[in-house]
Amino acid sequence: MTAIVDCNSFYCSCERLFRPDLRDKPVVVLSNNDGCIISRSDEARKLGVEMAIPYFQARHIIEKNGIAVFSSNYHLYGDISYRVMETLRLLAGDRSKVEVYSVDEAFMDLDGIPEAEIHDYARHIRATVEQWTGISVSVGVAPSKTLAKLANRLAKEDKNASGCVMVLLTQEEQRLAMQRTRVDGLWGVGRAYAAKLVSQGITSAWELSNMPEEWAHSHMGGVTGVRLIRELKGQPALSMEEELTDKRMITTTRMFGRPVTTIKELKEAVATYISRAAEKLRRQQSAAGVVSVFIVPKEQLASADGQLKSTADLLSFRRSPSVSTHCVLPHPTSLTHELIKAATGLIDQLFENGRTYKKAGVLLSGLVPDSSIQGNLFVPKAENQHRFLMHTIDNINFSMRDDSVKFGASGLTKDWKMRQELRSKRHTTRWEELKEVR
DNA sequence: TCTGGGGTCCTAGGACCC
DNA sequence: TCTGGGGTCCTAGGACCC
Repeated sequence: MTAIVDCNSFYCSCERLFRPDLRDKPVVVLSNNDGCIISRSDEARKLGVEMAIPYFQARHIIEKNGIAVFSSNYHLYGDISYRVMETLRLLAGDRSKVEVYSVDEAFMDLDGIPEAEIHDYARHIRATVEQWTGISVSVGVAPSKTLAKLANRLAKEDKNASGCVMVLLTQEEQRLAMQRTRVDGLWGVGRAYAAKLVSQGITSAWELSNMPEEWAHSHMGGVTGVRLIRELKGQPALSMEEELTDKRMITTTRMFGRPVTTIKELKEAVATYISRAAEKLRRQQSAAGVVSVFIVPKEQLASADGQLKSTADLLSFRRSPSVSTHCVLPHPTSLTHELIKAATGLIDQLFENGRTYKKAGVLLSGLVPDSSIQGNLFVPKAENQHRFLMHTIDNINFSMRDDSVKFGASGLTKDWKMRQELRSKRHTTRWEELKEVR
């Protein structure tokens, strides 16, 4: 059997840890740039705050009800996440039995635990995590990952009845659970597939589980669809991923805090993002062979000929057209200044004078282990000095304050930086922001 | 006025090879 | 009339996840 342990309203729960006055009060957390609502407490949900909608659209409900609002504080969430995951590893007794799936959830391999004890074990996990970290979690258990996710979802839907734990041991329990779940609530079924399924008369997870594999192969993304059907039948088709593997691409993208019109600012932004991406690159000891950048022009309500855009165009803002290009480096590198040079060169190609931009991003790909170029006899000595410099900068930025040391190309004022007006303190990772108790 | 960010996997199709 | 077959590698794009 497999369990999924998922933190309840994770970001809100983290904020509440240091604000006990907000227990049982409505809370929401905003995305970067204070753009969207990305976490909400049960109390906020009951007041009608929807998930993933723009802040300004929910603002009237938030202000009317005095809902507490926070900008996202990833230093804090990352640290609390680590504590939750370490607790799970201790409970499992074997680190390889825990697969960290995202910042707020992990799969656990329960093989070896007698079925009669699984309910108690799941409740024990929940109680221990809450006691040790202060974070409330839900636990779903089933024969496959997809069914475990489904169980977890049902446990969350009615926390009073379930006690935040649901176990689907028998086929009968699994059938009932699938009959209660609509296809759009399944793990692996997004908007596009859900619409397709419903148009063919398949509305519940149970109905989907009874479709032939060949049908899934031709209509739901090939092997992906076949695996989904098998998982619903309780045949594990997705294995536990034990080791943390290196990323295959690294991206950094941000909305600007205000529209940007000059190439100078655009280059500063891209240099800043590349610096961040290069840090991530060096952390996993990789070097990048390809640098891509993209910039997103602010869409105009009227096109150049003065004609108003159609409603469909306006609604598709999420996929606002971006302009992108890439270049292959002469040799893979993890050195920030080389990456900055490549990326700002690409901006020269993309920038159009007179246009306004709202977002930019960089992507490092063609990643190879940095060791493959380390100690290369044919690279000049200066290269090794650069490597040492990077290492030193990373150490300073890690132990001191972010961006204590940075490249001049990143700019000094950064007027374009995102807004984060409501961020809480980094209570657990910065000495100067430690919580004081008198 | 104001709509996040960072990933993954899979497939189709083109280039190229013998 | 009739224009191979099989393999690899790469990229773009679509779908999904939290």
